[in-house]
Amino acid sequence: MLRYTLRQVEHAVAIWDHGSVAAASAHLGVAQPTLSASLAKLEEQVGLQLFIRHHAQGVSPSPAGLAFLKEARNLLTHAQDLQRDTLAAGTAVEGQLSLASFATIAPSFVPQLIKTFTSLHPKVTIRMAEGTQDELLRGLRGGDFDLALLYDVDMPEDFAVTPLASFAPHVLLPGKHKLTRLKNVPLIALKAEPFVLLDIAPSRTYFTRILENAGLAPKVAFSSPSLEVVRGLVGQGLGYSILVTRPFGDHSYAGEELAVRPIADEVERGVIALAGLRQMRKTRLVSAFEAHCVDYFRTLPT
Amino acid sequence: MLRYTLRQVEHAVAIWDHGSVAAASAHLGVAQPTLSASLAKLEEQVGLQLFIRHHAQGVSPSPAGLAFLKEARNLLTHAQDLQRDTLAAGTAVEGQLSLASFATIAPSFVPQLIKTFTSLHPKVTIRMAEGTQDELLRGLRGGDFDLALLYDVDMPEDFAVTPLASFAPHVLLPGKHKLTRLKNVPLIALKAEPFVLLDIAPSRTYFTRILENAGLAPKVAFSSPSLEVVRGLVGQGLGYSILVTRPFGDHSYAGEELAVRPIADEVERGVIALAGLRQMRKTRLVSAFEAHCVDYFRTLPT
DNA sequence: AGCGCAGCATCGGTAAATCCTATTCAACGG
DNA sequence: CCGTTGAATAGGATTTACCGATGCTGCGCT
Repeated sequence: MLRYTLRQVEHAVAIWDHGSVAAASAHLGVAQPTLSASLAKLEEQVGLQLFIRHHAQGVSPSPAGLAFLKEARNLLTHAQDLQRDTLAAGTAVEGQLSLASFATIAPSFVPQLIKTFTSLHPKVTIRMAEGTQDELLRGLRGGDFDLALLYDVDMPEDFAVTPLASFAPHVLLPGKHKLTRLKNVPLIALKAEPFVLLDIAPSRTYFTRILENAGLAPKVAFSSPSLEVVRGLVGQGLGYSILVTRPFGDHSYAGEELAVRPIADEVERGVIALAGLRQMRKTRLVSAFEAHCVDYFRTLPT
Repeated sequence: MLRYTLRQVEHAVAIWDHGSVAAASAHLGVAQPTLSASLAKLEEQVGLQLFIRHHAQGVSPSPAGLAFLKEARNLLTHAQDLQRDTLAAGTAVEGQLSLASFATIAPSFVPQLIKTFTSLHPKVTIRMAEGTQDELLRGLRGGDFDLALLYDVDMPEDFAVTPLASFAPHVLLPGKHKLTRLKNVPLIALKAEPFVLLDIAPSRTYFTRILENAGLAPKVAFSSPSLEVVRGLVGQGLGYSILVTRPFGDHSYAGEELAVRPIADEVERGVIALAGLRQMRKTRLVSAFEAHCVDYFRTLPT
């Protein structure tokens, strides 16, 4: 339990600096009796007489008071530094931003976002994390992240979601598959084909919903939580897949040729969004990054 | 102007440590609504949301809040250290004591006082200063010294004076002086002799007063503010002197023989005292040193 | 020597902050 | 669906912070 206040320390140090209660009073813009009382209270609280009173000639620190005042000034500086840093954190675009991203989204956009944002705001550092939708939401709620880049699917009410862009899903086929001769693939054409499912929440339900809406009961031959593994499985001719994320180059990690075809049907698009906790008051930094993301995605082809 | 209080910081850090307002409330011994309000106020003042509220599940720091809290804990520790040190300074016998001494008294007593006191209280350091009576009083008033060891002569009302011991003045004669055959020297016997005056306030007036009270109009042949110079002058046969301070050994610095004789008359004794500013509230250290001085001088022959 | 001035302390009053108890509200777990 | 947990709100009492006005005391000036 602390027995003195920062205000008292502020007053005492000002009195020290100005050599008198009256001078400090004028400088601080508080009444002289206020300072007098504040000092008397502080002396009582710490059990030390800090100043010697000279009638009509100001005050001077006692030996013990001098020791206190030196340390008190350090404390005051410390407190002022903290205030300055904190006000800056609230109002300036600087400091650290904790950004999380859904694993399959991250490689396509996050490096560019970080690059463009930090070159606009050099005093910002961005800490990255990746995870499943679940982990992202948990992390946002737990205060581990400021923002998360994810698919706007099944978002609970307590998140503030800013849609950034929507992308049409595509069909991924082995390079030599017979359907590759089509420019657009109607989903019904895949009815008999084995399906390779990207098995991460919420993608799993999103992809199966697309197929079911088209009247298919997809035969899930294989599934994996890894985008690259799915592409590898398709590359091996083990089935087709439906994906949103489309890396550069139509080859799997192992080099098998892949074919990407638009879906002929009208289907629900994948909406990439930036999410934050609704109850969180945003710092300037967070708002600025949010605005930057909106800008950035507006420049991209959907 | 600081916009937050140490109390608020104390509360916020406790909430962080305990993971919930309720737990911190129990631990701090303050009501839960008090903490809740205190935290809300702090967040408003610094313009940052520090914690994310989880209904019925406590709170957790936000990313920005975490940065604040880490620094805030440092500040809190700093403030607690200052409080601990200051309370110790007021109540424990430790820290620094600023002691001044009248120049002619210092060599005879101060080293012993410091030695015995610091061996009793090893955590004490003593800073020494010497000066004329005038400088001592000015230093006490200005807060440069805690205490001063001096002669209790002409002490203004605003000093608290603790008499320690009184010493009879003695006559100092050249070793071969004819009066050395007397065991006690009546002052009247010095009537025609040249007088060497130790010329420091207040010693000067004290010595001349002694002679005048005995009906002598002393012929001041030489004077010096230095005790050792006075003894040297007497050693050279240039006159006699009246002194209180009696160094060990009856020789001047230069080696001339000196003779010390008690005064036969009843004369005003020199009173050594410890003085402090009356308005100063004493620390434990100062009181302890004062008591030690009283003890120490009680053991000495007067 | 007296008087004005400078500067700290005290007083009375008001606005604000602090802290309490009691209550409400929202989410989670069984 | 209900009980439990834990934060927020409401209302009220006490304490604190601050102000203006005034008192007090030593210093310097005339």
